[in-house]
Amino acid sequence: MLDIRRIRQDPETVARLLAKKHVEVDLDVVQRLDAKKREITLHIERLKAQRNQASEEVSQRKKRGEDVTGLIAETRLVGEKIKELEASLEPIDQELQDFLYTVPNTPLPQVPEGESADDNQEMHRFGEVPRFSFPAKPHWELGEMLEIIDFERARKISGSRFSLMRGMGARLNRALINFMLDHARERGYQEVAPPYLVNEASMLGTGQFPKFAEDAFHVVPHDYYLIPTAEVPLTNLFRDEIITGPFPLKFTAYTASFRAEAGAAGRDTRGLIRQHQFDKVELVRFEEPQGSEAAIEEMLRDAESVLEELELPYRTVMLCGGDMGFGQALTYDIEVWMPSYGKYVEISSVSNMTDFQARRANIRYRPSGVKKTEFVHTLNGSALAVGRTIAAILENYQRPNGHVKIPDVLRSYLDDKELI
RNA sequence: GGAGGGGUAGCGUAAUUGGUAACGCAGUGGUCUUGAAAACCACCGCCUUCGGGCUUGCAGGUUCGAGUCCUGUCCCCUCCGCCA
Repeated sequence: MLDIRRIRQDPETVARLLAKKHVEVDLDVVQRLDAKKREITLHIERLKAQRNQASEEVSQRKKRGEDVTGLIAETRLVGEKIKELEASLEPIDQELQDFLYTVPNTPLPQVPEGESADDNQEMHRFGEVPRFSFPAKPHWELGEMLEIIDFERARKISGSRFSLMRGMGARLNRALINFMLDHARERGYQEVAPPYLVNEASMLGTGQFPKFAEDAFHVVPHDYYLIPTAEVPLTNLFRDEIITGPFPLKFTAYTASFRAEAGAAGRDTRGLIRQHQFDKVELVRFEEPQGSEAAIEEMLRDAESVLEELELPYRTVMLCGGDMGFGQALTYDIEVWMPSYGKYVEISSVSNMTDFQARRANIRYRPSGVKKTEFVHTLNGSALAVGRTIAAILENYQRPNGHVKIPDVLRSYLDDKELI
């Protein structure tokens, strides 16, 4: 959520920044509602002051045994007027609130102009793209041949866009989770095992709601939502709290993630790339505002180094305005080389949300030496998406006979085995 | 799921027939001190257009006025049932 005062004071700048995200927002509506709200609120508060004073007087005069029927009747009218005004304020406030919840975050100045992924700015590359002297296979074929991934049975058990892993596949999955969690812990992130089902307030706090409700799985009779990412429970750790630091506060969690993938019909239908359920190790940080720009660089390195240790080729891009998400102020995508796609595929997204989520979720801190509270900055990033990492390992490490070499760094998690 | 009890500042506790949220501890600043402790003083929920407004889990209702009365709801505890 944007600071209403920013819109009030400088709507042109806000509109220009949102235009960079290729979003058009009618800020006149916001300003009109805001002005109306403030006018009515002022009026209500004056009447309340009057009523509070009158009530106090009733109390005093009653103690002295005086007659107060006239004063009470008079004050009743003030109360009725307050009720009237509050009734008129309610729909205005609701409309303003609803509107503000749908306005995206503004991008930081360094975000490149552009409207699609084609306009993203490449930052750097790592590793050599493998060249195979034999016909390389896509990971879904390798996975089925090696009997470590079973798409058909997952379809029977659940439906399309589900998969299951067996034997060395399941072990590789678990090895990656452990490796990634250990890696994050070594870098100072506290491990968390959060709930997978969250309430509506949590989804609103991180920005999934109200705009992207159709992407979430809703557990209807109980009114819970399956988390689309561990970012949701982790960022909501401190919802409605004033945190005392010391900053940065860094957390990591392995969770399954659930996405309806509405609007992705027909895309990435084969393999592990786009599933309704996938495993992911997530990083979340809470920072003082002045620390968030350095923090995202550090966090990017935290994620990139996972791929470097796995010796998987990747490139890092800074997303252009038009390709960025709703709540992000700055986003780096890390894309791993996927031979079956013949291109780099997103495996991690690292973002600075600035104070956007903190305002929605009301997460504040007290800057040292200052009495007033301020909103923290939140950041999040995947380190990494496990299914896509498995796909990348299978494809990049495949041998002519269909077997797959296990990356060195995972061997200790897999009884020192060398091959799958 | 059922029955009972409870939710007041970080923690622990108050508040007359409904009368406008109090106290202790902890914390912060200061005085004193070589320094510290102790003692003493002040501050010690949120917002504010600085007039004031809001705040007893949350949302409503009754009332001039609600921690207190009423309705709904969430959470916690105890017991029972069920359950990995």
